[in-house]
Amino acid sequence: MKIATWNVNSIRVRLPHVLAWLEKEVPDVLCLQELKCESAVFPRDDFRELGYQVQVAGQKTYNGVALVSRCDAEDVVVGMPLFDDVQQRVLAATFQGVRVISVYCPNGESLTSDKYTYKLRWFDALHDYLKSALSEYPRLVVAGDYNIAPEDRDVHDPVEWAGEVLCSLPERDRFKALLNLGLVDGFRQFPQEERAYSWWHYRVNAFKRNLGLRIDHVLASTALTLDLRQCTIDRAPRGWERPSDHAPVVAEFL
DNA sequence: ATGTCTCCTAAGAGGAGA
Repeated sequence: MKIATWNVNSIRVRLPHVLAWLEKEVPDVLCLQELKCESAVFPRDDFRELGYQVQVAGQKTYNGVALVSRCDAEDVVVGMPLFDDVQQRVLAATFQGVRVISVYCPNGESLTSDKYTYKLRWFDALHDYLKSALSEYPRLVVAGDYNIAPEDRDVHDPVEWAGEVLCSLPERDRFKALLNLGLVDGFRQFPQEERAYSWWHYRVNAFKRNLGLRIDHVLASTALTLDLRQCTIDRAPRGWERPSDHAPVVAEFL
């Protein structure tokens, strides 16, 4: 089972990229983030023509997550039931016995921003939500844009980014707390090239110079990690014309 | 180095968010 995640930064703008990528990579489930469109106007028909079903939690202008799949989605849950939030950032469903959650974690803006305190509160809520999800679904994947670079090796210039948003200690502690629940960073289960990132700023030719961060992650429960065969970042779409600033992350399970 | 991209409001640029 091939499960991928991709922050597309507007599904309407990125639709040709996403469709082309689906045809090429043929994942079983694709978690999408930053749709920036309401559920009612999500381009479902284009996906249906490729044989994909779509579950959407969208909203106008900001945020928005989806689950695109070749098989039926069961037990679809929008958001975190115990965390009231107008921002659409979480969507869960079960595919062939595997629980998959698409997450678009808050960016935080800066350490002094109200958005940063919201980010930390949001991660505390995610921690509790995933704790209960793990007890209900031992075979669990949580994939998305975490907006956290877990370690210095996930940052192109750890000195420049030290203590900044996406890299700060409170954020990294929250990420570790998720792993402590019994989740595994799929990417780090395998030998990887150095300087492997999933996001590059649009500015300063960041992609060509590989000035990036690894902030998109596929976390898997320990039980499911036994079946994990590969986890890679597909840099190719980031080099296409008018790209998202994020690259897809792909995990292959038995 | 306020640099790039997307979307909104509202009628032309400018702000928000990332």
